[in-house]
Parts: sequence; structure tokens; C-alpha cells
Amino acid sequence: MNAVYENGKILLSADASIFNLAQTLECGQCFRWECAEDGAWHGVSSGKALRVRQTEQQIIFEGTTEEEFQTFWSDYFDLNTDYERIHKKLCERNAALRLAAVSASGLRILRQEPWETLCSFILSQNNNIPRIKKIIETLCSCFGEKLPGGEYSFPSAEVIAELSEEDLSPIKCGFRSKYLLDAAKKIAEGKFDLHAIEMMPTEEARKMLTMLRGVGPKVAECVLLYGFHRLEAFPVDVWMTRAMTGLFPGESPDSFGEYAGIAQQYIYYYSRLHPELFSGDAPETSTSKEIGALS
DNA sequence: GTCCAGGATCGGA
DNA sequence: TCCGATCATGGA
Repeated sequence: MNAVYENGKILLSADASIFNLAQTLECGQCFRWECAEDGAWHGVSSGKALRVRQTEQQIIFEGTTEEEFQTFWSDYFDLNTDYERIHKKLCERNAALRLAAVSASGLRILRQEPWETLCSFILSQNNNIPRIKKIIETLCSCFGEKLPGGEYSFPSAEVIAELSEEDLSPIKCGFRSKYLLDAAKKIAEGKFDLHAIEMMPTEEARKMLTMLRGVGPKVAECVLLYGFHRLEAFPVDVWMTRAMTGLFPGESPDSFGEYAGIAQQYIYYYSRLHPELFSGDAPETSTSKEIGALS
């Protein structure tokens, strides 16, 4: 993708069918992006704040520099991966996956910071997205560092490791606080090397992550996919279970191949877009008939 | 009041 | 190995 620097902004030529901000930032992979009334998205990652918005032909990045864009945001938004090719490949699998894929063709898997991703998905268990976002926002404003623009960074493992359950009570994360503290202490004390996951085969990385308390199969898959960009990871939550039953009856999650994680995001996005189709007592609609006709 | 949410853990069958 | 209860919290 072609990016030019102009008047303090980065202008990236991109069609929404290839890079769609709303699809990317609202698909449940990240929790620190908010859309303002003017349509611009505001977010923070690795202690850097950004405003970004989408027009007909462009993605416009503001509040960053050319240097920071090239060395950080370009990687964060995974601009060097050819999603057009992957999307096409997944569309060829079958009609059900094509249905999901076309609903989210501009979705990209962000390359998020592993520690923040681990914490976020520990906090996600048995919880809903609006509340997860609220908890993380409060965690950052209470214990993160204030950035020049007034935003807060995500607190490091070392900072959280020094806290008690009582210290964490304002963030109202309930029973998850002990999991958060346990992970922070193990990592801060060097008993768990999160950085080492980067070099591990995915299967070994899975086992390693689930050794942390509060990290089961689902959370581990999310950390692998969103924090370590293992595109073969395939998280299954209650939404995915319903969507799999409806769209891919009898099929195993590991039948989706090397880009299973992206397929999973298409399916997840599609199921959230049409919750009525997978609720069990769905009324008969043209789309549900279409789904029924697939199998 | 009940049910549910990007689940994991625990004890008992 | 499998299954159900339980875990905080808040919105629907």
C-alpha cells in the first residue's frame, strides 16, 4: 500500500474492501479503540497514541510522525501482509466461509503488544465486550503512564506485579484480579518468559500459555493470534460455537488451514453482525434460508 | 428477579 | 475423562 506524508498526516491509499477500519477495530480483537462522533478512531498502543480515519480512497493517520508510522503503526496494522490474497484463498474454501468473508473483507489482524493482549483476554473471560473495554480503560487510567495527549499507556507487568487485589478493586474485574496479578508477578519476576513465546512452535506456545492461571484454551488462542500473529490460531467462544454449528456443522476448527485465525475473524464478525441468525430461535429470513441452503 | 457475556477452575462421578 | 457448579460484575 502506498503511503505519503503530507501536512503532518500520513495518507494511505486503500479501498475499504481491503482495509476497513471499523471491521478491524470492532471485531473483538482489541479493546482500546473508540470511534469519535466525527468518525475518527482514537487509540493507544505501546505507549503511542493515534487518530485514524477512513475516507473513500484513503486511510488517514494523525497524531504520529512519518518515522513512527514507518517503524510502528505500519507493522501494528499489518500493512505488509497481503490480505487480498488470503481473503481470496479463504473464499475458495466453500460457500459458508465465503458468506462470512465477504461481510468482513477489509478486516485485518492487528499485531498487538503481547503483554497487553494477554491481560486483555484474561480479563475477557465470562465477560462482555463493553465491560471488558471499561475495565481496561480504568486499569490504564489508574496504573498506566499519562501520555502528552492525555491518554494513558497500558501498565507494564512490573507495575501490576506490585499491586494487591485491593489496589485493583477500582477496576471491578471481579474474580479475574487474581489471574492478572499472578501473570504479572510471574512475568515481572522472570518465572515466565512471555518474550520466548515468539520463537516457539505454536503447539508448544499453547502449552506454555495455559500454564498461567486463568489462561485456558480460548484465551491462549487469542493471545497467539492477536499478540503473536499466529494466523493458524483459532479461538472459539460462545459466539463462535453457535456460528460453527450454524455454518459449519460437524466441521472441526482445525480444518481451516494456515489462515484459520483470519477465517475465524470473518466468522466471528459475521455472527456478531447477524446475531439473530445464530440465537437458536431465529425467525426465518432470506439470509437464514441462504445459510440453511448451504448445508 | 433472571439471564448472559470473546471462560477457567475445581470437585466429584 | 467428563460434567456441573462456581466465580464478580453490570446491562438487558
